[in-house]
Amino acid sequence: MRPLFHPALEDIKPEAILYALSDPERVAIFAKLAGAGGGGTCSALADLGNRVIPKSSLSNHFKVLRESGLIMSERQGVEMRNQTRCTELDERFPGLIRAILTAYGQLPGQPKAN
Amino acid sequence: MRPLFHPALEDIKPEAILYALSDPERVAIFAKLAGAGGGGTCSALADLGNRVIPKSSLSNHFKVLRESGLIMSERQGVEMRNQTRCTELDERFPGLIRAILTAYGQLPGQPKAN
DNA sequence: TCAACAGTTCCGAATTTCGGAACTATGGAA
DNA sequence: TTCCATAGTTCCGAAATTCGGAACTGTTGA
Repeated sequence: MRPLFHPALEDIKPEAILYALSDPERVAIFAKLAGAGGGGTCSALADLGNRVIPKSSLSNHFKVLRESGLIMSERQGVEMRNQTRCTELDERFPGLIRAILTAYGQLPGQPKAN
Repeated sequence: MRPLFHPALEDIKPEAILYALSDPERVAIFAKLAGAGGGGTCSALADLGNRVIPKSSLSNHFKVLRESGLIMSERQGVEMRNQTRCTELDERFPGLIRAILTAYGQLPGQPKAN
């Protein structure tokens, strides 16, 4: 297993962010992670209610989120702890993440807009 | 040529917006249109400096922008007049478009962030 | 040493994107 | 009218991407 790649803050590309968050499943995962404060594991974040996401797809979702710069993942024992990079991101792209989550109606503790 | 489809405001999906704007070429076109006030034609918006975009790709870009709800297109004589739906969009997804254009450093009259 | 678990990688099938060539619609000129 | 030029769309095959099952890797606990 090669080490996980995380882009440096200044290397994060807006197109990668938008692409990553143009998939509702990934948004749901990311929003859940943003809401859940601490680091959720992959499988804990996987339950989106409506569908069983195959492990490999899930792994790929996390990879896309990670490599776009949206999350940080770190192995801790047998599982993976994930956390958002929201604070950093907001410095680089002010208001972006919040506006996106709001658009999806996924901002923690907010009524669904969609 | 079938008539052009434009989604109603309430049918616009955030995922479609993000997907459409996850392509730098489309962003460049959209930003140019947003900057250029009035309705630019397809070919007028096509010149992004760095690359000759094939007509068919260009047509497809406009289709993606149109069907995601980002722009309105209307035939006027031999050409196509396009305009952004920024005002409507900002009502439905407050701050979203601006945050995205800012992230790309494409907000009219702003230094490049990327 | 082994089994179980969390997640990754591999790889073939299905889907999507890209772009050249042919086509369509409109307006102006002869 | 007919013909031509212009602006854009559609078609369709090739290339690239995505999806997901199966096999694999790394870690912990028995």
